[in-house]
Amino acid sequence: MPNIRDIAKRAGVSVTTVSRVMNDHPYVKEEKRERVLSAMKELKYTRNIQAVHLAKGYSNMLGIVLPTIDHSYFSGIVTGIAEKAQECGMHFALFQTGYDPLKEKEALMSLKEQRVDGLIFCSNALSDRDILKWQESGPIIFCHPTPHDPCSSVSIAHDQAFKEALEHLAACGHERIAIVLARTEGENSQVRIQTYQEMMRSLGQDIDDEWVIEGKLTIFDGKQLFTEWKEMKNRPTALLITNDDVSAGFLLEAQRHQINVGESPAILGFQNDQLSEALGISSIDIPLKQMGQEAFDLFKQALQGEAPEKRVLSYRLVERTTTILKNNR
Amino acid sequence: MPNIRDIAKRAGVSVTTVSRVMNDHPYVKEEKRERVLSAMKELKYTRNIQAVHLAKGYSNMLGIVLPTIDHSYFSGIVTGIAEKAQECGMHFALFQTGYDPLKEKEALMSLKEQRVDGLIFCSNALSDRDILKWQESGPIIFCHPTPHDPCSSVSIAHDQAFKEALEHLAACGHERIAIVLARTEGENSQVRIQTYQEMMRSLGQDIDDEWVIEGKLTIFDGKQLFTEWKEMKNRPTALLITNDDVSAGFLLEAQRHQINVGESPAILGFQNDQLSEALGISSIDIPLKQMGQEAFDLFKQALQGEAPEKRVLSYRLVERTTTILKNNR
DNA sequence: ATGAAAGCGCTAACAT
DNA sequence: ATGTTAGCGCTTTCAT
Repeated sequence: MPNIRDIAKRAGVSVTTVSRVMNDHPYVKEEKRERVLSAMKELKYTRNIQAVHLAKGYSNMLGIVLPTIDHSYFSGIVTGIAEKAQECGMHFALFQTGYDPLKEKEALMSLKEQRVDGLIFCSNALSDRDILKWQESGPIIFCHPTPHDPCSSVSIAHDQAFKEALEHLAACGHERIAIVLARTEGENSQVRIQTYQEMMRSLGQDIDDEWVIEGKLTIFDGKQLFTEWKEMKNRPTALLITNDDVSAGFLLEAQRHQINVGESPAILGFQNDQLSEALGISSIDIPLKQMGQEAFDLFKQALQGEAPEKRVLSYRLVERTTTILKNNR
Repeated sequence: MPNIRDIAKRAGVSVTTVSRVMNDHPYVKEEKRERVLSAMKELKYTRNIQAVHLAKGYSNMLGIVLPTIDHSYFSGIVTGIAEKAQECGMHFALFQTGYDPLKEKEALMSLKEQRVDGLIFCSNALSDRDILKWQESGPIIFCHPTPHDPCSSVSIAHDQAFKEALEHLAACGHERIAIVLARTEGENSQVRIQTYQEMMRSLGQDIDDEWVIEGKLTIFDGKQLFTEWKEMKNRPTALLITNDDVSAGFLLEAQRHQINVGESPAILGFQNDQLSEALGISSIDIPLKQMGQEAFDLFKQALQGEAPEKRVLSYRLVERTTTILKNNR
């Protein structure tokens, strides 16, 4: 592989001039520029991007941290990030953690080593605060609400959405409501559980321990959830499920058992992807792609030294067939 | 950020010694090693990975080329690759092309620029041959059969699987069979169409132009496919669908129209993911994760200078409810 | 065992 | 406008 010196020699100019040509600097005489360009063509020259990065002090590479790419929630966010990144000619690497804090630490190490210029966390097992300690090495963006920390984040108003979801189920006449959480929530799940408890109190409904269900993420988990639901002694009449792959699994398994979902059990999901639409699942729509795009925006802003910013995106309740309003409003 | 020279100074040794400590070289006196290590700790030193890469001449980074990550087929492969990559401490970047040859070229450029050490193509719009011209810059692995080129690839025996799928539909008593292809196939789709034509000939069945359908990839496409199917004048009684998201969309839309899928129409999918299982779709199982793993294997092999290798993985037909055998075998 | 010094390939400040 | 040169931070050869 020829390097910049070979080109300079061949074109009869200095390396600086070659560098100038490559970086579109002004002050290069047309004639020399041409000589350089044809030398590059003749030798099939390509710059060594690593050398560029070392000299410039950045990597032009973004790290995306997520538990797994094999789930539509995360691939939805990544799609949004990727779109924007591509526009700026920025590349990105994926760090799959499987919710393992050690893997998250490795991603943070990659930031410190300058393998990446910044990180977007789509989900984290480590606490936000622990992660933010690494900010001095580069921008860090979260994809969940971060009310208590000075940092950039983008998300929907999870608590509010969660509350509205519960209210919807209540408006459908349900009092015995269960909630199903993924492991994604981390710090937020406490808030959710609290919101849930308050709502149930206001409905005058005691909560059965079985009604707070955690660790459900996939279609398979959803199928299993249905089975668990069927076997509960104190069966809830409605389930608020924070991920639609799980809702889908639940619904499909119910259908297989000839059980009609809508009146009871009712289910209300979160995410609203193609699948929920195809299955007619009532769901809180989360604009994942937009989240990704704005996360990237925030990242770029941070790179340019702007102050942290928190963006809250709007969500909306999409009523379909798995919840049925009472008293036709 | 302190650099290796700062550490050397602080520890009272040469940079070489520091480098030796970092790279676990022998021939470093225990005492000096300790001094170096504690100097690193005190200054919170981290190596600059870009400098390491420039000096060593590689990037420790793999590029994965795919149309979109937001589809279970591709995220399945990536999951397999990622698993193996993580084991070797190798990182990876995603190149999303949207089937755009120009984007593929950019990925190839990244290989030449040494941003990545190699590329795994999960799908390509450019011809295999065009892509392989870039091999001198680093290993390139394909995830589809490449019988005619000297290169590494891993895949199932697509043609054979396709043929077996058609035979299965024939064994179910179907003669009016349509095929539905994604855009993924590229060069392979010609072969498939040929296989299809032969099979239909042997069934003594003329092919309607409407029976070869291309460009279907998502659940939404599948729903649309159902609508198109319903409106055909010369309606096929079975559809061979090369992607299960499409099958799922078709099935769900059929159910919404109270149409029972199984006898007629029958559908047979490819991929067999959680969704096809949950919906009871008959499908040719493709071991995506394994494909990813082996693709990475081949990549590592190639890095080590081994000769190209083609691996063919086994598939299997999973019969569920959307195809029903005649004459109970 | 240890260190000096010459790379790796590029950028950019400075001089002209 | 163009060139000289000193970096960027690390590895590695060669000498001691």
